Amino acid sequence: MSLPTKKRVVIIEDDQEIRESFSLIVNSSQRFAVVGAYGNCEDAIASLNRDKPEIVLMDIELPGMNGIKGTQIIRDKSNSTEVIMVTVYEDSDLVFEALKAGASGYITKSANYTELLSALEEIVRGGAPMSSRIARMVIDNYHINPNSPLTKRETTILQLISEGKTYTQISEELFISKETAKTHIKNIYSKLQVNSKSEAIAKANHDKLI
Amino acid sequence: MSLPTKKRVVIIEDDQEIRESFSLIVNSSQRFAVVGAYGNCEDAIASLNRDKPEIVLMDIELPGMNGIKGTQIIRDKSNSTEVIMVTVYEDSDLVFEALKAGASGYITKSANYTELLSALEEIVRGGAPMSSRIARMVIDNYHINPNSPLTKRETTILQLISEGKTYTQISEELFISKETAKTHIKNIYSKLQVNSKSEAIAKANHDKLI
DNA sequence: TTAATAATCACCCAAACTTCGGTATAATTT
DNA sequence: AAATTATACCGAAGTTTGGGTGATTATTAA
Repeated sequence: MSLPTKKRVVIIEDDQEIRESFSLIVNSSQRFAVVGAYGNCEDAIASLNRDKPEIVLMDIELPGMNGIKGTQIIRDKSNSTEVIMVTVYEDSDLVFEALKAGASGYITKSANYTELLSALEEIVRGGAPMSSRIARMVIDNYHINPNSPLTKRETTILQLISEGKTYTQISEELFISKETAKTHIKNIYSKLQVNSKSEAIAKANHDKLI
Repeated sequence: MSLPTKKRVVIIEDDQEIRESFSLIVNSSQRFAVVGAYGNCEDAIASLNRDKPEIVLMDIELPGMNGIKGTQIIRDKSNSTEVIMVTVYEDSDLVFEALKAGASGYITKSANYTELLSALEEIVRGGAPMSSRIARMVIDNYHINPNSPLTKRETTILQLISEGKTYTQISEELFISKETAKTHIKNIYSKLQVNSKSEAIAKANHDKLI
């Protein structure tokens, strides 16, 4: 019988030392093989069709195109390729940008032999490797802000607005008059300092009010 | 010197056998102590001020109030209490509802001795314990749907709509006429089968189009 | 390489909806 | 008692939406 095919891994990392060290670690495994190691996204993307990686280990800070943009492009060109961000930063905004760009994991550069390989294994198993801190960041991102300036009723109405309901629909759903709904919405706008439904939704999402 | 104070744990689980088994496991640890074990949320909430739990292990399916609603109320009354959902289901919608309700972890009932205790340890460390499958669900929830029916331009415009921009602002930002923006938006509405900005945002978020 | 299709841009009009600026009362909470 | 919350109404001004029409520029397929 033949050995199971090794998963094809591409490494994008501008620091040559780290790149080579990661390559050694990945290649040391029976389950993975580095099919490309690049110092920037541009080169990696140019070789994408030849490399056909199942997994990409991606640095964020890179000369030229950064890792977020690179992730976006790679995922756009090859949807089945899974990207794991490997970075020194655990900065909140960067994490979410990377996830939105299509990353499926987020580990730090301090990752040792075991951590790196188990992240790869985790991806293959259909999981999403990430550090405790990142996991918590991601989970907390779902939590509603307990310091909302809105009253219970206003929050309910904002919720309905975010579901795309009109004044009339809101008033019907809550058994209040259209004018009352209007008043509540005016108060919401004034508290959030916005002046349209969409702006209110944007602010509500950003500040986790709903 | 005195021993470090044990973390106060409350268990809410209607199956008496599981409840007692979990209690034994938690109490076996030097770091945790079960201060209350209930078969429903109502009783647990009534005793909340006396129990003052740092951590709640919460079942989802419960007689009376379900675990999602219970989580909401507990988090509302005691914001510093961390809730870990313990359930047989890994159903996508339930997971996200639980997270939105304020849960910080999500493990399955099949959790053994080690898994349960390490989930508790993880919470104390400020992490967010969850299974591979859940982690992946959560991460995938950030990913944009590659099968969007919208063109690139339409997606850009939908993005601006979701940021609360008006027709005028969108046209200025993209250097196109207001009428053109309007045309794009009409096309977006027709593709998404909606007829207002807020509805489009709701659909876009739900279907991960932006 | 042409033909067809998709994407982007632009304008008009009328109807509908939303927003802003007021005013006001009852119920609840502090 | 005072403050907050939830309820309700009016009218004017502004924005959005629906239904058309049509042109120019990619992009794709035959």
